Amino acid sequence: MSKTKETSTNFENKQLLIQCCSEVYAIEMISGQWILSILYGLVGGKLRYGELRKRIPEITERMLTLQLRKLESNGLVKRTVYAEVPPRVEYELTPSALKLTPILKQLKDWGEQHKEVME
Amino acid sequence: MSKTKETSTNFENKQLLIQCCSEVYAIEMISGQWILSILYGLVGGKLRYGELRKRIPEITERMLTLQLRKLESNGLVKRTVYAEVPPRVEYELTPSALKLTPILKQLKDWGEQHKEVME
DNA sequence: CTCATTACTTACATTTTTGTATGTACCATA
DNA sequence: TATGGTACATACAAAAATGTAAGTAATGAG
Repeated sequence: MSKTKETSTNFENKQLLIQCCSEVYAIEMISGQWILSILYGLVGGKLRYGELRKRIPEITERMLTLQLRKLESNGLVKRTVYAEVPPRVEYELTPSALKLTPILKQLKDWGEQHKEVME
Repeated sequence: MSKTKETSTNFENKQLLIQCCSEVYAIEMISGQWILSILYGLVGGKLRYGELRKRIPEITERMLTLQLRKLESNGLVKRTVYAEVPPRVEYELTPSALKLTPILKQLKDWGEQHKEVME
């Protein structure tokens, strides 16, 4: 009982943190081993599942699916299923995700500067 | 043997990804449950360990220490130890971390907009 | 000698994330 | 009937992140 309670309290704290603090919220959305690779894969336009997989050779199907679902439920990626056989599913960035890309560019620039400072 | 090799390969892939891709590098630096809370805690100026802890009531000492070490080794926080008893240790943001804060602000703004889009 | 203060460290447990391997549904084609 | 292509799902395992609880070193105050 106390175990369960503590755990749920921790979880609630985390949720609270994510909700109340928009930076945390934003970073939650772009964190995850493969999220950025997928976002960058889709910057050029919509891609099918298999095409995306080819662009990120190291990713496993399981991880690609999981991360795409996360991106979809977070409103960064739109998923379109065509009722065909074999199935065809296309993924594309949402307008909101497109607005995020210049900020990622800045993060990238900062990262490069910071690397030099650090050497 | 094959286990070990695969594991080390995965790790090397991750390291490679972090090294070659500055966005990933940057996001690695700011990801972690408490990293942002700590950065924001220090935006106002240097703080002692105990003061920082008071500003982030939910954090445990272990986590605060771990994350501060990560921030320090990543060059985002400077740690100064005074040879006193009881010990006094002060933490402050590096110039590089200060340059990061406007980008975090943008992430925050994006997060807020995105929340509204999502509701 | 005992206690308080500060900034930790250490051992261990739990939770979350990521990886591996295999299976599935659909139907057209051979 | 068997095979192939596509986009997954599922069970299980390993690794990484986070949490809990307790201990430590140094020394000045009482």
